[in-house]
Amino acid sequence: MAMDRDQVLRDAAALLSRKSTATMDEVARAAGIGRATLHRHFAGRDALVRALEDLGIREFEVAFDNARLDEGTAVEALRRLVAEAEPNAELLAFLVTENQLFEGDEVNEGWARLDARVIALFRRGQEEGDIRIDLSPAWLTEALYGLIGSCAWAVVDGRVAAKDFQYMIIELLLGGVRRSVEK
Amino acid sequence: MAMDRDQVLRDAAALLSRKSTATMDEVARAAGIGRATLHRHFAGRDALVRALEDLGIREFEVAFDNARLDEGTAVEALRRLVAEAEPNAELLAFLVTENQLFEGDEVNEGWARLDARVIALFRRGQEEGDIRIDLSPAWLTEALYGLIGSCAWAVVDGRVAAKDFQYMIIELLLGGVRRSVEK
DNA sequence: CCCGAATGAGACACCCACGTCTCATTCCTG
DNA sequence: CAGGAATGAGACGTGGGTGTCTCATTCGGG
Repeated sequence: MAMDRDQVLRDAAALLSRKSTATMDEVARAAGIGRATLHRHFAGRDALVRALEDLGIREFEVAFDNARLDEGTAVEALRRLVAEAEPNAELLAFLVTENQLFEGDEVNEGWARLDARVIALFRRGQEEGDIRIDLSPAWLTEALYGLIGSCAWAVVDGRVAAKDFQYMIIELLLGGVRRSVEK
Repeated sequence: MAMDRDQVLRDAAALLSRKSTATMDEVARAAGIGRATLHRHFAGRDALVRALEDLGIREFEVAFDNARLDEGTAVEALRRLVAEAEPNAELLAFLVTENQLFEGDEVNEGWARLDARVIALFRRGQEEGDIRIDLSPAWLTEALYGLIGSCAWAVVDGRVAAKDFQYMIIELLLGGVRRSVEK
């Protein structure tokens, strides 16, 4: 039964996150199905990537919901956000680099929705005095994505321990590298 | 005459940094030469990417030299480093994502040399008390690359003003997003 | 148990980019 | 100015991945 289109998608995500040039045949094999069946689910490679994009956006919308970005201070929300994002960090890294390719061809509007939520979070933090105002929310959003992606790769490559994922990102993002003088 | 093999390389870098899937034909056109001539300079696409890798490594080694990573405090050196890296930020972004593809096939050892220098810088900062010790130098190095790459993309996409490049990276990296309480 | 739907394996043609080659033209040098 | 080297344009064959199709097999529901 066509039950596990979603499972196929997740297997594809797992593979493509690590090897973005994987063949349709490799994707099919990774998902434990035949190439023909893969094509029955997704018209072509492009459609597969788009579906992956949708999956990623869905996942992150759920993650954002779970992180309750509106509750507590922005800093607290940010901590929750990173924690919720961790399971899909690799997928994010894949999609971000993949998106560089979609030159003009209408980018999925889901990204704009997600961006808006993160930007709003940073802006709220700025208004409440928790976050510095000399760094634009748009840049902070980009930087957040970048750090999550970088850390995901670093974990895959063994340069960062998986258990340190959240700590490394959050601590760097919140406090920077400089050692506080007065603390 | 084969005068501008280096110029060809830079044109290729400029194009491939933005469109990593560009055709050899597009690369040639971007460099203002014929595809045949391009092949006379670089045996194939692979050789081109390798040459680009060498170029990037060379550029960054020069940048690191100019940044005088051993002088002054680590924080000062970091500022100089980001400033020196700016002209080649896009190239770095391209090479970093491209490197994800070179699965096992011996990665250029130049990266290890560069990494070692940055890691040494962070370690020096930690020993001198300027940089916090709860974030590993390896991660800080990855994060630095990630932020440079992210900011380069953000500039290309118009989400960050080019003139803010250094400031955005350095300020975020040094101080984080949190607004100092006592400042 | 039987029948239909879904699947896997493979064959097949297609397309695009690659790499090679040729040839006329341009450019530099002597 | 003449000759040789380098170049650009294009033709050509090739390979690898894609997308479609067929057919035998398996699976699941009636």
